[in-house]
Amino acid sequence: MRIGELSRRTGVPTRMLRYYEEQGLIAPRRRENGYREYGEYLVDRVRKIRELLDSGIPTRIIGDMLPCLDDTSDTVIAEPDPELRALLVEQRDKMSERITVLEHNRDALDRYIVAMDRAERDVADGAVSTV
Amino acid sequence: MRIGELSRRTGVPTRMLRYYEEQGLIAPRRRENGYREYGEYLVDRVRKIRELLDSGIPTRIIGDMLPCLDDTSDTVIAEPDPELRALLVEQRDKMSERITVLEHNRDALDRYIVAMDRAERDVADGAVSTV
DNA sequence: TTTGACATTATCACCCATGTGAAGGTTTGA
DNA sequence: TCAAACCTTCACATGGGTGATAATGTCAAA
Repeated sequence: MRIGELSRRTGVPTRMLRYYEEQGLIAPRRRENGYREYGEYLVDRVRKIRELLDSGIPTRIIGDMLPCLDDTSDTVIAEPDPELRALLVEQRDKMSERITVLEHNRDALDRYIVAMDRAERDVADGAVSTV
Repeated sequence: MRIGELSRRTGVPTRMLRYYEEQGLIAPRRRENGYREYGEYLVDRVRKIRELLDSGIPTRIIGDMLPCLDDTSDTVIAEPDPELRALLVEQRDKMSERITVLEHNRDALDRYIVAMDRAERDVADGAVSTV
């Protein structure tokens, strides 16, 4: 498919799709006329890229990780690369840390919201105002 | 305490501490000589700022959220602000989404790492090489 | 009490990452 | 033929820092 269709199907502006290509995250083939030709699988790939960027993973890392993020559990690896392994372990652990921090703070936010609602309800019930 | 000590105790360069002040995240008082004077509680606060920034939360949002992130469960709110509530709910939900994405991808990474190790072990066991 | 090392101050400018806007040119397809 | 889709390229925006300079403050040893 061409860039416009991919853009429509992923919700990602064409401008950004070209940018991701520049960053080495996707590598569409070219038609004779110079137009980019995107394979079907790139729809999911682009969505995954957006998710990861939204979660704060930089493009450089995404580029290294993408080939390892297929959801199949029966991945077969021909030549295990120790350097790649180290990078993946590092990223996995960083992700775990982020998850911990986010959970912690989300829960704190949630408690605060509940407290706000409690206060609101108390006001509505005619409790003595603390303003 | 002065900026150098806070820097030592948090591991955050003085340059950054001044930057966070500029961004409105911390507001140390000043001594007569112009030096910044940091209260003890800012040690935790600066650590929390670092955590949140590392997790991809922008300073603007951190500034709004910080007062709501105390870990005490018995927070009392005098005048519940609906706008603030909306912002907090939005951020809480964004955090939940991020957590989901990060968990998903961390698990995928983890599976890949396990697969690599399995491949490595097979090689060591003298399995037929696929190189 | 002065000297010298070290901490702090402010300010200006610069870097990288992630986008975004706009100009100017080519290709497609009704 | 003409609009819409595509192409490249250059430039700008924002966020989060970082480096360098020059001036002042502190403190201890000579």
